[in-house]
Amino acid sequence: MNKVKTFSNANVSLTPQIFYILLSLAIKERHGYEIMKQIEHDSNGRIKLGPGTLYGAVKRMLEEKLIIELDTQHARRKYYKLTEKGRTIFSHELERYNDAVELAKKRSLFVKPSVIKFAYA
Amino acid sequence: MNKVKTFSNANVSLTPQIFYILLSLAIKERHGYEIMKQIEHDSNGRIKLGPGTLYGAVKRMLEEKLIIELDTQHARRKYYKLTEKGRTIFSHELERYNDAVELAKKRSLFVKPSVIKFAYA
DNA sequence: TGACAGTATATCGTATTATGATATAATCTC
DNA sequence: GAGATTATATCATAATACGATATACTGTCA
Repeated sequence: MNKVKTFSNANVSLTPQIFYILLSLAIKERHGYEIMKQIEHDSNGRIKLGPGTLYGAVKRMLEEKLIIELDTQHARRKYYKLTEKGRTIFSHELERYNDAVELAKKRSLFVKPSVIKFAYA
Repeated sequence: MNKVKTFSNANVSLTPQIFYILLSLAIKERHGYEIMKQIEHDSNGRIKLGPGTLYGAVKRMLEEKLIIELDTQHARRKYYKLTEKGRTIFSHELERYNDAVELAKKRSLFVKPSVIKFAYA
């Protein structure tokens, strides 16, 4: 019945996939394939979206007006841009992330990560 | 086919629901209802798990050995405890949260949250 | 020039997860 | 002992993620 569960339900949280799509578009507009690559980079290789996940999510985000499609000359590429609503929701989610980290630190649950990391920087 | 998608696939990330269950058990063992209440507290009211979500998630987490059930005298309550595996996975997810926040700060996307918050502290 | 890797978008079916409704019963408080 | 709260559980459905597959363009380099 409710088609907008993800973005307007009682649970004010996003899936990691949606979060990283918003993050990737927070800097600048991108096309689908570019979003995929950026997410892989931004998540230090943790998140890899296949086309099914990406375009499914993009479709829902368009419906929800979290992003809009830019009308460009490109026939091949479709560029997406964050809306104000999208930016607000991203900001809230980021705050949730930050709150969780702060809480974990307060409870001494946050173990300093190892120096050696993925080669993504 | 693959029954352990959530915790062992290419995408090294957890749903917010699983994350908060792990967080709530990171301090001490708790029973189901207690987990629900703790999550509401820890998430500043953002996440509210109903019984369907909670017990479904708990079942999967038991299967994955992220948590174990304690054998107590309580007939009514079932207590759950984090395993080492569960603690490790939680730690990784926390690092993902932290990395995302740091990245957002570096890109000046992190807006200082308003002082007025929920009455959860 | 033509083969091959990579870029780019899209859809399909299935698996996975979240959720509200519902059920049942114990406990607590007044 | 009535009513609110605590507590666990299952069910059907909705929402989401995912791999597979398809199609076609672009770049390169032999």
